[in-house]
Amino acid sequence: MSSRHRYHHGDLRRALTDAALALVGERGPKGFSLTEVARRAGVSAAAPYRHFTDKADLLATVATLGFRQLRAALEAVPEGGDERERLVRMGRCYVRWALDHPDFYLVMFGSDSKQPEHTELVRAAEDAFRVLLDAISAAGSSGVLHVEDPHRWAGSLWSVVHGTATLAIGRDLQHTGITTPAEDLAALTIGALLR
Amino acid sequence: MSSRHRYHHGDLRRALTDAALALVGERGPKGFSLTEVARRAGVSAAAPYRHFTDKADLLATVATLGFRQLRAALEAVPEGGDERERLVRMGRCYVRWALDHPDFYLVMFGSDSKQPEHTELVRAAEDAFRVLLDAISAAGSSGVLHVEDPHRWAGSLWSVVHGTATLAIGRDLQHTGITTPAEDLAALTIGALLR
DNA sequence: ACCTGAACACCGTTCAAGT
DNA sequence: ACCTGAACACCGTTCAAGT
Repeated sequence: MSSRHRYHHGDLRRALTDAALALVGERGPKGFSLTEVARRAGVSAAAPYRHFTDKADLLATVATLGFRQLRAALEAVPEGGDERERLVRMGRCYVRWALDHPDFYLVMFGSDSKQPEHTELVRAAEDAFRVLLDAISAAGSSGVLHVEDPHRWAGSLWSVVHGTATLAIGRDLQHTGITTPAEDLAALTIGALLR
Repeated sequence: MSSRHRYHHGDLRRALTDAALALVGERGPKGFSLTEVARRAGVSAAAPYRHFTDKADLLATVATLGFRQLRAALEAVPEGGDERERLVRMGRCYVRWALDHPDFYLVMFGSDSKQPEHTELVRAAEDAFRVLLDAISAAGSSGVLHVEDPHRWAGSLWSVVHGTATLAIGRDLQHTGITTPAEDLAALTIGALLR
């Protein structure tokens, strides 16, 4: 309570990322301030610079955690049934995750994050992407889908779910009179795409 | 050159939006500062508040102009041939426009703009959306495409082009090894979708 | 090695005061 | 009616100085 306790954090880096995660959830990528993160961790505004090169670096770390969470969610999509149906379920899962963590999602794809080609971030994003890629390859080799270029298919599906998610988060779908829930819209689009 | 000329703008509002347009093009939605816009227009930092309620209000004005430009580009897509082919061409046009004006595009869909439910912005966005909607309806009534809910189809196509465009702008496609140019990817996706 | 305190340059926004 | 100047609260970042 009093400031006579000098903060001797065992792991300030961890405390800062935790605070950053919470702050992003509360105020979004907008209104996110490094100073506020430091304040919440109980340290001076200069302290974070001992652990992160930059505000962008801290945001990139947050984004990395986001991609890992998203990957875990996608991996948890049950197998079984038609491989095409699984792709539809994965699309639903992707959009649902994005809408459940809108600010998180915006940080992950915000231009703030990937300035310094943050290695871990790129890897985490690739890992999440690979889940989608594998599901497509599975559909291809099971013969239920004609796949010559998995990457191209993955690009198509990713565009669909990312586009649907971001338009939904920005309320653009509603503004233009699209009443279909985002998750259903993505599922319908993917279904048509794989037909 | 000297500051003894007191600026007696006939249309400061216009000068500010012009400066804002240029600044967005130079520095992107990031690094965009109201103070800098005022500086470029040759007025004090407080002057813009006589013409815009907010920084967000000025950005919303910029976004509005963007949607009008995009709409014009989409309307210029030639008719003729299969109506499905026209939808593919419109998709190409959309993605090309976005990649030609990436910062502009990010402002249009950035969360900064649509805080105050800016009326003109919403209308401009709707107008652009309607071009897509009309093209879909045309394909429906010509019988080349089975359309029961044009809005749902429009939502699908919009998700595809918006998703492709934003992933391309953020370099996410390249980072994940998708070598197909964004414009081609969108065209292929839409083609598969309408088949 | 890690953190503080003070400093710097920069914002967005408000408001009295000028013309 | 429109703009300036000064002010306020807030940033991100740097750096000498403390422990």
